Amino acid sequence: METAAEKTPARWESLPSWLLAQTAHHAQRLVADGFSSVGARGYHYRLLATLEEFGPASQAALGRRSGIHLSDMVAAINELADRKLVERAPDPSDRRRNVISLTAAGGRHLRRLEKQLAECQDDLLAPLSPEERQRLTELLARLLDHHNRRTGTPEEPRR
Amino acid sequence: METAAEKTPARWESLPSWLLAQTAHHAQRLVADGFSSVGARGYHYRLLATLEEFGPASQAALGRRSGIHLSDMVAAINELADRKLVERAPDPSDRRRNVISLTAAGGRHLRRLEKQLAECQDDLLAPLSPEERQRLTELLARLLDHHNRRTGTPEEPRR
DNA sequence: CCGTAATCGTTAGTGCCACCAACGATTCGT
DNA sequence: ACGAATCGTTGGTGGCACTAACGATTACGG
Repeated sequence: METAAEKTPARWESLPSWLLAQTAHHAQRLVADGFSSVGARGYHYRLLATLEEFGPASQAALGRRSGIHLSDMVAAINELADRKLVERAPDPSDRRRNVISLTAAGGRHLRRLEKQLAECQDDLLAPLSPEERQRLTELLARLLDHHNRRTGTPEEPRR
Repeated sequence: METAAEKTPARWESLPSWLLAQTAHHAQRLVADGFSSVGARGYHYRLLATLEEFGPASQAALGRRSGIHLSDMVAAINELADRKLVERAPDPSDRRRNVISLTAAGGRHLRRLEKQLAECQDDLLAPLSPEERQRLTELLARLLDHHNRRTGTPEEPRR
């Protein structure tokens, strides 16, 4: 009897921080599922997109631009390099560096990921009208901008 | 020279899923910091609040109501019980169960946490006007509701 | 030109969060 | 009475973001 009565009875359910956490969780699940259906991870997309936008770069620069910790770059690049989506070559002008560059296959893969990603955004925002989607995005962007300023943006750690 | 030029130049920054993830991350940091300043964790609040709202319950029921996995309840209850915020007693009518109940100190602690939490929400939403806060909350609630229905709400796993 | 400092790639380990698997003990349903 | 289900508990997994440390290499100031 009490099995069915244990609904969702609590008062923190309408707290903005809770709503953000839960919706973000759903969003991340949607995106991760979408990516994994083509055998990729979220950070794969970020890396490939950054490479396409900025061209070849060292692992460190690439990591900074795409918001991935240096310590996690090795494995990430390995995964992409194993699938020939990316090329790792020593930099002749600085032997500390590896230069990572996008392959043709990597570019094609990126386009597939972008398509997937767009579908996920649509699933995510399904219950909202176009105007509402716009409004939500704008509000979130303002929040994010505010807090990024307050706590030193992740892309520019400390100068 | 390029050190300063590595701004935040990427195109996924305005994706709803990304904005959600980032803002949720900030929110979680704010809340966790706020709680830890009074020596608590987020799930402590959820447990204490659920206890106050529903009264004493078994660990399993408590976990379901507050959205905490059964496997994680032992440690969580231990932490609260060690600080006398909660009492663990065997249920005489069902010897499988422990009955968890809120102590007076637990109630006082809960009030402190609620105050903290309210401040955090305010910090989180600082850049938004009251109407905008309302709007954001409502949009997020609709999103969450939609996806909770789609994927079986976390509170009612499978009947 | 040389030593100190900084950067790069890499490995290993931490902390948090949510989850699954398994188990002994107990109780429920029939 | 017996099999199925529930409860508390332990231990382990996986994703994510981060710190610490280290060898190799390069840059810089005196």
